[in-house]
Amino acid sequence: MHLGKHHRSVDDKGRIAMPAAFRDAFEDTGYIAKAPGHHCLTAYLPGDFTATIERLESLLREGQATQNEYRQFTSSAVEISFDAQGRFRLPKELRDAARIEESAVVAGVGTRIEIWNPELWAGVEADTDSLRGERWL
Amino acid sequence: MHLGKHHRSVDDKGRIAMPAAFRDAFEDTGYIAKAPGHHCLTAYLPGDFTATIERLESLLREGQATQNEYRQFTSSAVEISFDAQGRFRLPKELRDAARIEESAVVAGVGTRIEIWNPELWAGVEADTDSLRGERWL
DNA sequence: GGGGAAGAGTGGTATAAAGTGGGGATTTGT
DNA sequence: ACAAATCCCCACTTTATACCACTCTTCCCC
Repeated sequence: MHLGKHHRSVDDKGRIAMPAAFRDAFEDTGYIAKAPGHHCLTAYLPGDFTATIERLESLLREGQATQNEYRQFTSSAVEISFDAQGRFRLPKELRDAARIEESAVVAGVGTRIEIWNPELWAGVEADTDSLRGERWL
Repeated sequence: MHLGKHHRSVDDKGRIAMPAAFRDAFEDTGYIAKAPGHHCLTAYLPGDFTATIERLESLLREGQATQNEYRQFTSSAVEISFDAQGRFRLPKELRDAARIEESAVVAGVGTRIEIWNPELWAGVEADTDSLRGERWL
Protein backbone atom coordinates (compact mmCIF):
# COMPACT_ATOMS: atom_id res chain seq x y z
CA MET A 1 0.00 0.00 0.00
CA HIS A 2 1.59 3.22 -1.19
CA LEU A 3 0.61 6.49 0.45
CA GLY A 4 1.72 10.09 0.32
CA LYS A 5 2.65 12.70 -2.24
CA HIS A 6 6.18 13.93 -2.88
CA HIS A 7 7.56 16.75 -4.97
CA ARG A 8 10.86 15.89 -6.65
CA SER A 9 13.36 17.66 -8.88
CA VAL A 10 14.25 16.13 -12.23
CA ASP A 11 17.80 16.99 -13.29
CA ASP A 12 18.94 17.40 -16.87
CA LYS A 13 19.91 13.74 -17.01
CA GLY A 14 16.38 12.69 -16.14
CA ARG A 15 17.22 11.49 -12.65
CA ILE A 16 14.52 11.42 -9.99
CA ALA A 17 15.00 10.48 -6.35
CA MET A 18 12.46 7.81 -5.39
CA PRO A 19 10.81 9.02 -2.17
CA ALA A 20 12.27 7.14 0.76
CA ALA A 21 8.76 6.05 1.75
CA PHE A 22 8.50 4.01 -1.45
CA ARG A 23 12.13 3.08 -1.91
CA ASP A 24 12.18 0.21 0.55
CA ALA A 25 9.40 -1.58 -1.33
CA PHE A 26 11.67 -1.85 -4.37
CA GLU A 27 14.53 -4.26 -3.85
CA ASP A 28 16.84 -3.41 -6.73
CA THR A 29 14.61 -2.81 -9.71
CA GLY A 30 11.16 -1.74 -10.75
CA TYR A 31 9.21 -0.88 -13.90
CA ILE A 32 7.69 2.30 -15.26
CA ALA A 33 5.15 2.53 -18.06
CA LYS A 34 2.79 5.07 -19.56
CA ALA A 35 -0.60 4.96 -17.94
CA PRO A 36 -3.41 4.39 -20.45
CA GLY A 37 -4.42 7.85 -21.60
CA HIS A 38 -0.84 8.97 -20.94
CA HIS A 39 -1.73 11.66 -18.43
CA CYS A 40 0.86 10.26 -16.08
CA LEU A 41 3.35 7.41 -15.62
CA THR A 42 2.92 4.39 -13.37
CA ALA A 43 5.73 2.78 -11.38
CA TYR A 44 5.44 -0.91 -10.52
CA LEU A 45 7.19 -3.24 -8.15
CA PRO A 46 8.63 -6.17 -10.15
CA GLY A 47 5.94 -8.58 -8.98
CA ASP A 48 3.11 -6.13 -9.65
CA PHE A 49 4.38 -5.46 -13.14
CA THR A 50 4.56 -9.14 -14.02
CA ALA A 51 1.05 -9.63 -12.69
CA THR A 52 -0.22 -6.69 -14.76
CA ILE A 53 1.36 -8.03 -17.93
CA GLU A 54 -0.16 -11.45 -17.31
CA ARG A 55 -3.57 -9.91 -16.74
CA LEU A 56 -3.29 -8.04 -20.02
CA GLU A 57 -2.08 -11.13 -21.91
CA SER A 58 -5.00 -13.08 -20.55
CA LEU A 59 -7.44 -10.44 -21.83
CA LEU A 60 -5.61 -10.53 -25.16
CA ARG A 61 -6.12 -14.29 -25.54
CA GLU A 62 -9.81 -13.88 -24.75
CA GLY A 63 -10.17 -11.12 -27.32
CA GLN A 64 -10.95 -8.57 -24.60
CA ALA A 65 -7.87 -6.49 -25.37
CA THR A 66 -6.24 -5.52 -28.67
CA GLN A 67 -2.74 -6.13 -29.97
CA ASN A 68 -2.22 -2.38 -30.17
CA GLU A 69 -3.15 -2.02 -26.51
CA TYR A 70 -0.57 -4.67 -25.68
CA ARG A 71 1.99 -3.01 -27.95
CA GLN A 72 1.50 0.40 -26.39
CA PHE A 73 1.83 -0.82 -22.84
CA THR A 74 4.82 -3.12 -23.25
CA SER A 75 6.75 -0.86 -25.60
CA SER A 76 6.35 2.09 -23.25
CA ALA A 77 7.65 0.16 -20.25
CA VAL A 78 11.22 0.37 -18.99
CA GLU A 79 13.03 -1.44 -16.21
CA ILE A 80 14.56 0.98 -13.75
CA SER A 81 17.42 0.62 -11.30
CA PHE A 82 18.53 2.81 -8.46
CA ASP A 83 21.87 4.50 -7.87
CA ALA A 84 23.59 4.75 -4.49
CA GLN A 85 21.44 7.77 -3.68
CA GLY A 86 18.15 6.04 -4.47
CA ARG A 87 17.59 7.79 -7.78
CA PHE A 88 16.30 6.22 -11.00
CA ARG A 89 16.57 7.50 -14.55
CA LEU A 90 13.40 8.37 -16.43
CA PRO A 91 14.03 8.12 -20.21
CA LYS A 92 13.27 11.23 -22.23
CA GLU A 93 10.54 9.45 -24.13
CA LEU A 94 8.55 8.86 -20.95
CA ARG A 95 9.23 12.36 -19.62
CA ASP A 96 7.89 13.83 -22.83
CA ALA A 97 4.83 11.60 -22.81
CA ALA A 98 3.86 12.80 -19.34
CA ARG A 99 5.07 16.38 -19.95
CA ILE A 100 7.61 16.12 -17.13
CA GLU A 101 10.48 18.61 -17.29
CA GLU A 102 12.38 19.99 -14.32
CA SER A 103 10.19 18.63 -11.55
CA ALA A 104 7.60 15.96 -10.90
CA VAL A 105 5.08 14.75 -8.35
CA VAL A 106 5.48 11.16 -7.15
CA ALA A 107 2.24 10.00 -5.57
CA GLY A 108 1.33 6.82 -3.74
CA VAL A 109 -2.08 5.77 -5.05
CA GLY A 110 -2.81 2.71 -2.97
CA THR A 111 -2.09 -0.20 -5.27
CA ARG A 112 0.27 1.80 -7.48
CA ILE A 113 2.72 4.70 -7.64
CA GLU A 114 2.11 7.47 -10.15
CA ILE A 115 4.46 10.11 -11.53
CA TRP A 116 2.90 13.38 -12.69
CA ASN A 117 3.66 16.73 -14.21
CA PRO A 118 3.08 19.10 -11.25
CA GLU A 119 0.58 21.26 -13.14
CA LEU A 120 -1.41 18.25 -14.27
CA TRP A 121 -1.36 16.90 -10.73
CA ALA A 122 -2.73 20.23 -9.52
CA GLY A 123 -5.61 19.60 -11.90
CA VAL A 124 -6.30 16.29 -10.17
CA GLU A 125 -6.44 18.02 -6.81
CA ALA A 126 -8.60 20.81 -8.20
CA ASP A 127 -11.15 18.33 -9.53
CA THR A 128 -13.58 18.50 -6.62
CA ASP A 129 -16.65 18.11 -8.82
CA SER A 130 -16.37 14.37 -8.86
CA LEU A 131 -15.86 14.01 -5.12
CA ARG A 132 -18.66 12.01 -3.60
CA GLY A 133 -17.00 10.65 -0.52
CA GLU A 134 -20.28 10.15 1.25
CA ARG A 135 -20.45 6.81 -0.55
CA TRP A 136 -17.31 5.37 0.91
CA LEU A 137 -16.18 7.47 3.85
CA MET B 1 10.12 -10.35 -21.54
CA HIS B 2 10.99 -7.61 -24.01
CA LEU B 3 10.14 -4.02 -23.15
CA GLY B 4 10.80 -0.56 -24.49
CA LYS B 5 10.76 1.21 -27.82
CA HIS B 6 13.87 2.25 -29.73
CA HIS B 7 14.41 4.40 -32.81
CA ARG B 8 17.19 3.12 -35.03
CA SER B 9 18.81 4.30 -38.20
CA VAL B 10 19.02 1.91 -41.13
CA ASP B 11 22.12 2.58 -43.22
CA ASP B 12 22.38 2.04 -46.95
CA LYS B 13 23.72 -1.44 -46.34
CA GLY B 14 20.56 -2.39 -44.49
CA ARG B 15 22.24 -2.57 -41.10
CA ILE B 16 20.30 -1.96 -37.90
CA ALA B 17 21.77 -1.83 -34.40
CA MET B 18 19.86 -4.18 -32.13
CA PRO B 19 19.01 -2.18 -28.99
CA ALA B 20 21.32 -3.17 -26.16
CA ALA B 21 18.31 -4.02 -24.01
CA PHE B 22 17.44 -6.87 -26.39
CA ARG B 23 20.92 -7.78 -27.59
CA ASP B 24 21.89 -9.79 -24.54
CA ALA B 25 18.93 -12.13 -25.05
CA PHE B 26 20.35 -13.22 -28.40
CA GLU B 27 23.49 -15.30 -28.09
CA ASP B 28 24.88 -15.24 -31.62
CA THR B 29 21.92 -15.56 -33.93
CA GLY B 30 18.21 -14.91 -34.23
CA TYR B 31 15.43 -15.03 -36.80
CA ILE B 32 13.31 -12.39 -38.49
CA ALA B 33 10.09 -13.00 -40.40
CA LYS B 34 7.19 -11.03 -41.78
CA ALA B 35 4.42 -10.66 -39.24
CA PRO B 36 1.06 -11.94 -40.48
CA GLY B 37 -0.53 -9.02 -42.28
CA HIS B 38 2.95 -7.72 -43.06
CA HIS B 39 2.52 -4.44 -41.23
CA CYS B 40 5.76 -5.10 -39.44
CA LEU B 41 8.52 -7.67 -38.95
CA THR B 42 9.01 -9.93 -35.96
CA ALA B 43 12.41 -10.84 -34.51
CA TYR B 44 12.72 -14.13 -32.62
CA LEU B 45 15.26 -15.64 -30.29
CA PRO B 46 16.37 -19.02 -31.71
CA GLY B 47 14.29 -20.95 -29.19
CA ASP B 48 11.20 -18.81 -29.68
CA PHE B 49 11.41 -19.18 -33.45
CA THR B 50 11.57 -22.96 -33.23
CA ALA B 51 8.60 -22.96 -30.86
CA THR B 52 6.63 -20.71 -33.22
CA ILE B 53 7.32 -22.97 -36.20
CA GLU B 54 6.23 -26.00 -34.21
CA ARG B 55 3.05 -24.25 -33.12
CA LEU B 56 2.25 -23.42 -36.73
CA GLU B 57 2.98 -26.97 -37.86
CA SER B 58 0.70 -28.26 -35.16
CA LEU B 59 -2.11 -25.97 -36.35
CA LEU B 60 -1.42 -27.14 -39.89
CA ARG B 61 -1.92 -30.79 -38.95
CA GLU B 62 -5.19 -29.91 -37.22
CA GLY B 63 -6.40 -28.01 -40.24
CA GLN B 64 -6.36 -24.72 -38.33
CA ALA B 65 -3.73 -23.18 -40.64
CA THR B 66 -3.24 -23.30 -44.40
CA GLN B 67 -0.27 -24.50 -46.42
CA ASN B 68 0.06 -21.02 -47.91
CA GLU B 69 0.20 -19.55 -44.42
CA TYR B 70 3.00 -21.98 -43.64
CA ARG B 71 4.74 -21.20 -46.94
CA GLN B 72 4.60 -17.48 -46.42
CA PHE B 73 5.90 -17.55 -42.88
CA THR B 74 8.78 -19.95 -43.39
CA SER B 75 9.88 -18.54 -46.73
CA SER B 76 9.94 -14.98 -45.40
CA ALA B 77 12.14 -15.89 -42.44
CA VAL B 78 15.87 -15.26 -42.37
CA GLU B 79 18.54 -16.11 -39.84
CA ILE B 80 20.43 -13.06 -38.64
CA SER B 81 23.83 -12.62 -37.05
CA PHE B 82 25.43 -9.70 -35.32
CA ASP B 83 28.61 -7.80 -36.10
CA ALA B 84 31.07 -6.55 -33.49
CA GLN B 85 28.90 -3.49 -32.92
CA GLY B 86 25.73 -5.47 -32.33
CA ARG B 87 24.16 -4.74 -35.71
CA PHE B 88 22.30 -7.18 -37.95
CA ARG B 89 21.53 -6.94 -41.63
CA LEU B 90 17.92 -6.75 -42.74
CA PRO B 91 17.56 -8.07 -46.32
CA LYS B 92 15.99 -5.68 -48.82
CA GLU B 93 13.07 -8.03 -49.35
CA LEU B 94 12.04 -7.72 -45.70
CA ARG B 95 12.69 -3.98 -45.60
CA ASP B 96 10.42 -3.50 -48.58
CA ALA B 97 7.72 -5.71 -47.13
CA ALA B 98 7.57 -3.56 -43.98
CA ARG B 99 8.22 -0.27 -45.86
CA ILE B 100 11.40 0.32 -43.87
CA GLU B 101 13.87 2.75 -45.45
CA GLU B 102 16.30 4.98 -43.60
CA SER B 103 15.03 4.40 -40.06
CA ALA B 104 12.97 1.96 -38.07
CA VAL B 105 11.32 1.44 -34.70
CA VAL B 106 12.38 -1.63 -32.75
CA ALA B 107 9.80 -2.36 -30.06
CA GLY B 108 9.75 -4.87 -27.24
CA VAL B 109 6.24 -6.32 -27.18
CA GLY B 110 6.37 -8.68 -24.22
CA THR B 111 6.79 -12.09 -25.77
CA ARG B 112 8.22 -10.77 -29.04
CA ILE B 113 10.26 -8.01 -30.69
CA GLU B 114 8.75 -6.09 -33.59
CA ILE B 115 10.38 -3.91 -36.25
CA TRP B 116 8.26 -1.14 -37.77
CA ASN B 117 8.27 1.65 -40.28
CA PRO B 118 8.22 4.74 -38.00
CA GLU B 119 5.10 6.21 -39.61
CA LEU B 120 3.20 2.94 -39.31
CA TRP B 121 4.30 2.66 -35.68
CA ALA B 122 2.94 6.15 -35.05
CA GLY B 123 -0.37 4.76 -36.23
CA VAL B 124 -0.20 2.08 -33.54
CA GLU B 125 0.39 4.71 -30.88
CA ALA B 126 -2.37 6.91 -32.25
CA ASP B 127 -4.84 4.05 -31.89
CA THR B 128 -6.23 5.13 -28.56
CA ASP B 129 -9.73 3.88 -29.31
CA SER B 130 -8.83 0.51 -27.96
CA LEU B 131 -7.37 1.78 -24.71
CA ARG B 132 -9.40 0.51 -21.83
CA GLY B 133 -6.72 0.19 -19.21
CA GLU B 134 -9.14 0.34 -16.33
CA ARG B 135 -9.74 -3.34 -16.97
CA TRP B 136 -6.22 -4.49 -16.23
CA LEU B 137 -4.36 -1.61 -14.59
C1' DG C 1 18.16 23.57 24.34
C1' DG C 2 22.60 22.43 21.91
C1' DG C 3 25.63 19.17 19.46
C1' DG C 4 26.28 15.36 16.74
C1' DA C 5 25.03 11.67 13.73
C1' DA C 6 22.36 9.69 10.20
C1' DG C 7 19.54 9.87 6.30
C1' DA C 8 17.41 12.30 2.40
C1' DG C 9 17.78 15.14 -1.60
C1' DT C 10 20.64 17.48 -5.24
C1' DG C 11 24.49 18.51 -8.28
C1' DG C 12 28.66 17.55 -10.88
C1' DT C 13 32.54 14.76 -13.05
C1' DA C 14 34.81 10.72 -15.03
C1' DT C 15 34.44 6.39 -17.22
C1' DA C 16 32.23 2.99 -19.97
C1' DA C 17 28.99 1.61 -23.29
C1' DA C 18 25.86 2.32 -27.15
C1' DG C 19 24.92 4.00 -31.64
C1' DT C 20 26.50 5.52 -36.25
C1' DG C 21 29.32 5.99 -40.33
C1' DG C 22 32.66 4.49 -43.49
C1' DG C 23 36.70 1.86 -45.85
C1' DG C 24 38.52 -2.11 -47.74
C1' DA C 25 38.85 -7.13 -48.36
C1' DT C 26 36.25 -11.13 -49.67
C1' DT C 27 32.66 -13.54 -51.71
C1' DT C 28 28.80 -14.19 -54.99
C1' DG C 29 26.63 -14.16 -59.24
C1' DT C 30 26.57 -12.96 -64.09
C1' DA D 1 36.69 -11.01 -65.31
C1' DC D 2 33.68 -7.68 -63.66
C1' DA D 3 30.04 -5.62 -60.87
C1' DA D 4 27.37 -6.04 -57.00
C1' DA D 5 26.60 -7.48 -52.61
C1' DT D 6 28.34 -8.98 -48.14
C1' DC D 7 31.47 -9.23 -44.35
C1' DC D 8 34.97 -7.56 -41.20
C1' DC D 9 37.38 -3.94 -39.14
C1' DC D 10 38.32 0.80 -37.47
C1' DA D 11 36.96 5.51 -35.92
C1' DC D 12 34.02 8.91 -34.04
C1' DT D 13 30.00 10.92 -31.46
C1' DT D 14 26.57 10.63 -28.21
C1' DT D 15 24.46 8.80 -24.26
C1' DA D 16 24.21 6.21 -20.12
C1' DT D 17 26.25 4.66 -15.78
C1' DA D 18 29.05 4.74 -11.70
C1' DC D 19 31.18 7.48 -8.50
C1' DC D 20 32.11 11.38 -5.48
C1' DA D 21 30.89 15.73 -3.02
C1' DC D 22 27.87 18.85 -0.71
C1' DT D 23 23.60 20.71 1.66
C1' DC D 24 19.66 20.35 4.49
C1' DT D 25 16.60 18.26 7.54
C1' DT D 26 15.44 15.14 11.15
C1' DC D 27 16.21 12.61 15.08
C1' DC D 28 18.71 11.28 19.09
C1' DC D 29 21.32 11.82 23.03
C1' DC D 30 23.55 14.44 26.24
